[in-house]
Amino acid sequence: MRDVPTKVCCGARGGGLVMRDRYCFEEVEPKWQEQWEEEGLYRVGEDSERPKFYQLEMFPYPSGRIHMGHVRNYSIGDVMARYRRMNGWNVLHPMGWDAFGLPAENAAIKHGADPASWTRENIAHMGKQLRGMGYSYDWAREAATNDPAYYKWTQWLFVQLFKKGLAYRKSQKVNWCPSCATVLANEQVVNGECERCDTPVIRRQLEQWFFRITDYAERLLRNLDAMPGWPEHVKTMQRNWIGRSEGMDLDFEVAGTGEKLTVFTTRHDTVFGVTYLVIAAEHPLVERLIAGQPNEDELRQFVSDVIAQDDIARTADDTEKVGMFTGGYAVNPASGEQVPIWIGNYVLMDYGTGAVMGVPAHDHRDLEFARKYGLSVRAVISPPGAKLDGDTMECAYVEDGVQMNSGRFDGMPSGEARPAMARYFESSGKGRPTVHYKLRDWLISRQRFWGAPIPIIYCERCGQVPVPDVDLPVVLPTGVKFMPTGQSPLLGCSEFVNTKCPVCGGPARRETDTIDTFVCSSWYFLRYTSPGSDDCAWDKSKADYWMPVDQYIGGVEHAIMHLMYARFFTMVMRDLGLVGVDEPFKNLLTQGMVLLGGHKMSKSKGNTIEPDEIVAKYGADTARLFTLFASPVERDLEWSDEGVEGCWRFLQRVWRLVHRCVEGRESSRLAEGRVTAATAGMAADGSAVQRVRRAAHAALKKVTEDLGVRNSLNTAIAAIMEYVNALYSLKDQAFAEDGGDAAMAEAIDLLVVMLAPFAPHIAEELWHEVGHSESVHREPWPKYDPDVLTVESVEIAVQVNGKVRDRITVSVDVSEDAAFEAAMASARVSAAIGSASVKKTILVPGKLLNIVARRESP
RNA sequence: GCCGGAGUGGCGGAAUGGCAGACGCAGGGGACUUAAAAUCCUCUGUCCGCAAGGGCGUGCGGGUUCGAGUCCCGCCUCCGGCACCA
Repeated sequence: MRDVPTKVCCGARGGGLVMRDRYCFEEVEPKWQEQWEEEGLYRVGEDSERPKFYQLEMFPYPSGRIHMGHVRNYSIGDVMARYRRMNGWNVLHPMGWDAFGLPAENAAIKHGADPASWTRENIAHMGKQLRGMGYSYDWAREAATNDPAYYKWTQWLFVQLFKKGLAYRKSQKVNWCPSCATVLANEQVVNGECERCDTPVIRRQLEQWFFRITDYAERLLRNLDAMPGWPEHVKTMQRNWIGRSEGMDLDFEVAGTGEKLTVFTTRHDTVFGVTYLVIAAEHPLVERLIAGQPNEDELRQFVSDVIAQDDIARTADDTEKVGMFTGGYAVNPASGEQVPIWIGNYVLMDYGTGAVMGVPAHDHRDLEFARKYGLSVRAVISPPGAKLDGDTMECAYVEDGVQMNSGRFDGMPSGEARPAMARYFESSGKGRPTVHYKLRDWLISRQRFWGAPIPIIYCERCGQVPVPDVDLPVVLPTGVKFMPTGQSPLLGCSEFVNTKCPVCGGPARRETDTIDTFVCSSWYFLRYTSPGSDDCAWDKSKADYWMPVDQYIGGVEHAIMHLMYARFFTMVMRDLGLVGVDEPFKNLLTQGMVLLGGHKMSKSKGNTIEPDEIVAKYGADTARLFTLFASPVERDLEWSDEGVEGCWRFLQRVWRLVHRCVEGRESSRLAEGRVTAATAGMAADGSAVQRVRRAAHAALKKVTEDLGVRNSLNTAIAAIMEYVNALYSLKDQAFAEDGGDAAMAEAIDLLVVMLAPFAPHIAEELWHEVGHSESVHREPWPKYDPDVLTVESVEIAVQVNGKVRDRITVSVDVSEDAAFEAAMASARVSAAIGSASVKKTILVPGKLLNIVARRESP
């Protein structure tokens, strides 16, 4: 049982206009939730008559219970969905479950249960919690990624990628988390640690499945330029992650062997300044270069040290650059000069060509390295009006300048030398312009149980064979032992592994790795458009109707991984002709975190507030209202129990206001009153009726702009609060005037309608109590009446030299001269001017008059 | 180091270059009450002043402007992301 706050709960039920002490959310909220569900208030279908709006929030992992971050995320989305709906859009607002993943498996291991039922129970519980929040989802479209009916299509999509050559297997050094006992994608490694469990990641050479996202690097990057609906910081993060770098591959010849050693550089204009090359310890030439060297053993030791050190130490801030001379030399393709080839720990094999040219005069790192090992330094670009001396320079010169020591390019500005030298290299075949990306292919295979099996069959005769469509889904077997051993648990399940080749019918083995859960979440927004469809992943015509998602909302922690994978997937789907858009999310909003005591709420820190407790004590509307009001949506929100109380008090205040206005006025209010409300604009100047109407339409204008244009929910709520305050102070006076009932009826209607997107339950209850029979959530969003807001006179500030000295009331269209005259009548203004003479005046209509006065110089 | 974002009362936060501090919280005072809670009204940036009134105030220093929290230049601090990427 919940702990119900004091006082008698509710008064009479059934629409009677009985004044109640208190808004009884315990009764009202479930009542309307059931009612809405029953009448299918939030069900949607395609409708060519109305503009569509696809409102989506990132679906949750069913970890067991919803947390405040969910409440905030989904409350923001719900306000937007409701606002759009009331404005006549056909709104798709679905919810589902990102249900594969490690926690289910780990929980199952810990409790000896099975991940499927653990997940099922969590979904059931969290679904109940979300329903209790009153979110306007079309639950008929609910999807869960662990449902065979869903992952059938995840597997099918994998097969499509495989057939296009976008899914492939290769052996590579990959990131391995020893604690999770599985490989990780590059994106899942944060500071050398597993992003999930913070265990230091180790590198293992393994054969794994990859998606060729690098093929889409350029498109993923370019499209960002045409995505004004995304926050700049997210686009920047993606650009950095993609890491496009334009430059040249230059071929050096290994002296005496005729072998090519290619380096990548963005500064080919400094090539005459190369005094050494450095290659990665893993570089294929290492073996040939060091074999037979007098210090071969020492070199081998160094190489294996670097390879071992590499990953963990490399990410440390202050790892020292170390290197060793291989004994080999390379020929500079520009000058023909021979330079030593070194091995260095700071050169990465998996970026560029795994080899770099050392130009210490013009690169900070190279200079540090050269000074450390006594390598020569040669300046080839001089700064304007200065001379560089390679032997003595202490700081690399990295700017543009004029070429020197550069053969026939001497004297050229480096900006001109670059294209000239590029042409030279290209024509001589010693170099070519290239683009390299930091982005790596996406590693999608996992050695864990709780995921969609990769639908591939290995046949000795036919090789890798995709599972035919008719055999999908490849269902996860039950009763598997899945202790994390570092190998897929499915490996031990012979009924699963052993199968027949779909091509030749011969004996074959199934792939036992499962698919990264990020794959499942890369297309769920498409599945929502065709819930439950059995013969396709989604119906193209429906997807084309709904896509793209018009407003996507989620945490910024998904700025790179999820948001880039989903973009990649959508592009691939488009190339396959399965969907008509290139980009899935038109507008993106990244909401801030929920903090308690300055730190992100988290179970491990123990600083959480349970949504259930708040809902039990104050109701869902209060919980929603607080998370929306306490902070602008994009910024972090500091939890405050007092702030929650404030929102609760506000809703009670609304409740009392509406009841007091309705009490005993059955005859004069409602329809009759509303008709005359339209003519109440005639109300006498300064009357309470006029002020009520102004307050109503001013609030409506503000809330409309804040919701429709600015996504500024906290200020919209503030405007409603202000409006309620105004009604409290005006109502008695207004009721005493002619037309007061009508004006107040209109005012209360507008209040309830404006409140509906934020606090849907109390709004619905009040809406019915003031005499409406349809749902307030079917009510069209009202339009404010500009005529009500027009005023004849206005109070403006009078400034003297920028300082406010007085306020005067003038007509709205007052001339500057007339305003000045009125201002001069003020003793305070004339005192402020004193003996100075007025140089000029500036009138900002409706705001202020500034009088510029200067004392004559003596 | 590089790239973002942010610095405003006791606190969360408002302010298309135009009256800084809306709204909420916390706090003071009052009404109602036998009393308390709840509610309603009211005050609340800071300094000087009995008051009227005035001075000072949006991280710091400059600048543009009749007018700057807002625009420009140079810093400081905090938060987030990337970080040997050649």
